[in-house]
Amino acid sequence: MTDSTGDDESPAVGGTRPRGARPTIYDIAQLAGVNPSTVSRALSKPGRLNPKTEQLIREAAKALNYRVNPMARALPTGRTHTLGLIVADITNPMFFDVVRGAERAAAADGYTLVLAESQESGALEAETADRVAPSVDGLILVTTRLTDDEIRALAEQHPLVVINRLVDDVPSVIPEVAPGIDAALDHLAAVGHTSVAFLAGPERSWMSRARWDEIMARAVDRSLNIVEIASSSPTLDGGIEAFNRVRAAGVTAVVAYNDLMGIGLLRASQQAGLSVPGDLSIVGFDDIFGSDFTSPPLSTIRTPLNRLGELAVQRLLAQLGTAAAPDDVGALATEFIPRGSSGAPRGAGNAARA
Amino acid sequence: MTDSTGDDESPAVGGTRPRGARPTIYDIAQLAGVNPSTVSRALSKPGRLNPKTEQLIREAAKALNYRVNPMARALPTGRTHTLGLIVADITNPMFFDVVRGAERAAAADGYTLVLAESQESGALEAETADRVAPSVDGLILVTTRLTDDEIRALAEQHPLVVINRLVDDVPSVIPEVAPGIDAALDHLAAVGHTSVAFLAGPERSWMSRARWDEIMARAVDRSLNIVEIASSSPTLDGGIEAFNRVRAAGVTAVVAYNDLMGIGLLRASQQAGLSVPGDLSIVGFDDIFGSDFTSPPLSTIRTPLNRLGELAVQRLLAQLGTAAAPDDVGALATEFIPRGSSGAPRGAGNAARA
DNA sequence: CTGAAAGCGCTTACAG
DNA sequence: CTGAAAGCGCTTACAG
Repeated sequence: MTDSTGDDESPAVGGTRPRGARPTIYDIAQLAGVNPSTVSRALSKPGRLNPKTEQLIREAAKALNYRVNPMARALPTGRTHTLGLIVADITNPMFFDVVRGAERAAAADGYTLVLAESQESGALEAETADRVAPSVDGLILVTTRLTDDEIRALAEQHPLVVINRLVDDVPSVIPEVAPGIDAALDHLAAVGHTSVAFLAGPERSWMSRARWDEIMARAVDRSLNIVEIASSSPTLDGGIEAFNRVRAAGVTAVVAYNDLMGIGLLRASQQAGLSVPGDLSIVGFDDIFGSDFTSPPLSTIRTPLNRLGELAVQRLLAQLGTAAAPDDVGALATEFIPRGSSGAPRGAGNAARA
Repeated sequence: MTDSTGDDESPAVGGTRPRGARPTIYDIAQLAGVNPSTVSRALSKPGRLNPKTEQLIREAAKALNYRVNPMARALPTGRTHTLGLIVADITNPMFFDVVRGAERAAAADGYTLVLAESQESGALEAETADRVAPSVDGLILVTTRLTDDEIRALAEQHPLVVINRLVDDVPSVIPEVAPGIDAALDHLAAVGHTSVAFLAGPERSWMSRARWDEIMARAVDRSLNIVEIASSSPTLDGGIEAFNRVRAAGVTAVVAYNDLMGIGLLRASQQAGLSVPGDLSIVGFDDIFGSDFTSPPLSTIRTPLNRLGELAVQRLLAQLGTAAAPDDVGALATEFIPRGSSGAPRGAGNAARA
């Protein structure tokens, strides 16, 4: 709230430097009366110098308001302290929570995130990765459209971690789907459902398959009838369009591949005059932002998306030798979040609610 | 889908280079039989050389699978082809749409986005900006907590654009609030409301003030009673907590500072047994992801968040002399999106719906 | 513990 | 149009 014409407050501390030029280690060296290489040592590896010299240099650096030039540092070291996050479709809400976790984990170790979108094309994604790779220390693939082989090829060239997909010989971070699915099926069985559908994601999606495999196995354990229903796309519209097939299947409960599809199905069901959960129970997957905005709010199997991003960064940093390997025992478990969209089917003997 | 042990497919094209080392312009120079400086010219400013030489060099570069080293290029030029996006709170859903627009606009000009969060603290934000600035060509402040003076000081040091806030002498990108507000008030007046509240955002928020000023002026034009109601925070909870104050005001319609607050208010209203829009019409602001997930879906005044991000990047690029100044006539108009949460008040003579 | 020198991979005046 | 040289701001063996 001071006067807005405070131009005379500009940092003229250095004195010797031409206006506008940022101070370098040479300026510090001159001011501190040491060799530039000594300045470099003091600043880049503290504790290796005579404490007095180091102190002197720190003070000179502070007086000049010095900041290291990251590009200049990167050139001889090859390290940019930057991580590339590559996402197929920046529109995917799942991606937002991953970014949050990743950004914070990166910042915690002095790293910064570079964001790139590949616009849903595998070819473009490879190109994007090639473009970004030279300026970052490592890559994280969030919702990749690449084939396993392409991913492996990329991983041979650069430090890399994949999120939400398992690829042989490539470090990856995936959630444990079992706990959340277990709890969700327990809940559905407990309130009286006997016949459940899985509304699948894209045919070639690794994660959709992983979820289906687990759901099928666990449903069988509980003597629930289970059926997989194909969808047109893993979006709101995909959920809406699947409504007829879901009805035709005659199930009383659906687990959707993701929340967006769950919400679409919820909307279509209500539009058709069905009561949710009375006529149809709906459970989503992931617990994305907004999944509890619906009425009734969407029950969902939460994926620890933040943690996924966080862990991916930590694994990458460990690969780079920058940080210790993270220790993540059981930290990636999914969790069932019961909300209003799932409950007892109409006319079930047991009207209990989880 | 080939054999996963395809190790002999590794790019051994160069031949002379040590394994793992990336080719440089010196390798190209040698292969093409020219001086490295000529290679540099051919690659960095096409069209300035003898077409034959240039062609020769391009082929050599391609044969070696050469990619320029961005850090090495940045050192002499001072240009990183990178833009820093600084956001106070990465959790703010408004930010996501802005990022989308920004990322695409940046990519269109060969720029890449660096993401940094300042964790909602003004002090940390200044520090974050200082940390990021040296490695980017310019800065975009998305949801800044800095004071006008701090922003001006930053803008003197670095190319910078602020989004959603007007600061003297600093380039900024803000939406036109009038069109959307006009249409929303037209709608409310048309269906029979006579008394409306604005549920305000943070006291010191520039944008909340801008919206309120406009709403007040336009309400008066229409002889609508208008009142501003303070809130605790611009979030879902802030909307929920404001419910009692809204009821006490005796209004039949509310325009919320943002969608999150609108959704919170909607939830609290329904919880209290009110019918929306019968007992209370609610209009949000921004049209964030998920604002149409509610039942009824939230009417809202859409802010062109994508365009905001896109334009901010274009303005910044223009400032850097990289791109022509964008031409954005009327492109940032807000727009009223009527959905289910607003309509005729119970017992109003006119039950029309916009 | 610290200095002097070479080098990271580019770009860009300066000559010719 | 192209070569030869210097320089961008650091880091890091190599000596001492």
